[in-house]
Amino acid sequence: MEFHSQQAIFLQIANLLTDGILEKKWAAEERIPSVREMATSIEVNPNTVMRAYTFLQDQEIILNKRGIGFFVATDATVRVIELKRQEFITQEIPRLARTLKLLNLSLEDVRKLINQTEG
Amino acid sequence: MEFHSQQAIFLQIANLLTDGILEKKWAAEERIPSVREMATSIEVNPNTVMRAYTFLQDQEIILNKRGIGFFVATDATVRVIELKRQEFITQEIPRLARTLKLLNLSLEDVRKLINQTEG
Amino acid sequence: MEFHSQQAIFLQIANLLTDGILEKKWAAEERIPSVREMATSIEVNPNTVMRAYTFLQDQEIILNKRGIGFFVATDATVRVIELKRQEFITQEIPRLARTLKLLNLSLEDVRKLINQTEG
Amino acid sequence: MEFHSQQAIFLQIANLLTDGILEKKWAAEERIPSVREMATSIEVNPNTVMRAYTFLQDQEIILNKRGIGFFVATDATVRVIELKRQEFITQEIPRLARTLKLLNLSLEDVRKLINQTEG
DNA sequence: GTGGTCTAGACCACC
DNA sequence: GTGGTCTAGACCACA
Repeated sequence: MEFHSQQAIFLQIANLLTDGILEKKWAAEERIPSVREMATSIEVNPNTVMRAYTFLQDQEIILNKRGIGFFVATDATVRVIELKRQEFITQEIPRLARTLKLLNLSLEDVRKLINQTEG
Repeated sequence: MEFHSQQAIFLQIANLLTDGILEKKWAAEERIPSVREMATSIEVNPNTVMRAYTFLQDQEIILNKRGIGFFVATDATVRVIELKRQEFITQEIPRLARTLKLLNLSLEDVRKLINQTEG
Repeated sequence: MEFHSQQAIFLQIANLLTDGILEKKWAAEERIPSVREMATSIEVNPNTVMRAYTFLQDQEIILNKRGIGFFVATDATVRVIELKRQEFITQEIPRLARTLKLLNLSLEDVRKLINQTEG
Repeated sequence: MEFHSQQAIFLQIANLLTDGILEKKWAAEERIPSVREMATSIEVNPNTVMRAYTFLQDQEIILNKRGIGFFVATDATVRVIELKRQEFITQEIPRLARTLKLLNLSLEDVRKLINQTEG
């Protein structure tokens, strides 16, 4: 597993999980890989995985059953979407608006750039 | 002056300057505030301001005349635009594409969100 | 059955039993539910129930008749009260004293809070 | 510095700080000892201190200025009192009420026990 | 100097 | 087996 260095690894792991939840890779109330399993599978220290899990647990996206493991919260999808949406609106949108203005680009230009990137 | 903790302060200062250049707050070849002036006015360690200036100097957006001060480069505007454009294409666009997909949003939704933010 | 995660589940089960004994839910020398019965009824691993039973057996609050089951000890009530009293004096009282001092509350305030909770 | 083993050390450190704030040991907006200073003074690993600080930062009781240190939040006292008060009401009071009932003790008995402990 | 992150490895209570 | 905590030590970006 490859990580980029711009963002803390534990946050990248957290995103891995939230994205997986949105993509229904893990259903609600389903058990996710144990800290140790995840750590070996992505070749990272268990402490780092633990930090990602704790981070998500604080946001009630996953929860822990003592001695059994971590589970996707019942309303995890809703929470994740709400969280990402908030981040998008408060951080991405203002930055985007500002950049478009500064660079004098239209949303049509953005559409083209996105297509180029994906193509 | 308030800084958010998500990004290095020296980068926030650099943005302050590049935005000012695009907004013609400082014209080409004009002198910008000295490191010390800037440091006291925004209440930041002079080393941090120096780092921002050096960062912009490396990209030839500002240049230093020894013993006199820092000046906006002749073609600063062009360079800034190019810099921001590169950042936009390599970082903003991929992130935007991914978020739109995950949250199932269209560019039309983005247009509305931008208008809401500005309105 | 819901457990909070702040305390070990086996201790929560033990409290369930001691409270039941004080409330005369099970009389002295009466048989309490088997480990398996208890485990299925409260949806917990049998090992965990066993640990709670062993814990109480060590304090001679319940006792085991091989092949028959666990029984409330003859003087269980006395022992439970003594146990809880000890815990109360050594743990609850010091914590209470400290909190009252920090929050600048009187015992009269405590009386009101208790009444509110119950009312 | 002595810690008891019933509670995680990082939580005991956090309490050390919140108690210190209530006792005006550190005023609002004042800098608290750096992670390393605290670590050496109480003879604990810096990571453990870091965890306590992060824990308090999450609750906006202390805040961090990049490269400078941690500072007591402006409204830290209010937050701490509210936090402790909530804990007291939701956790201590119900437990106390239950224990008093089970042990058939009055608040007058509690008063005596507190005095004995302190005396 | 400051915090922030990560690794490696250990020990523990608990299920 | 599970998570939870702690230590030791390292490296990094930043002020």
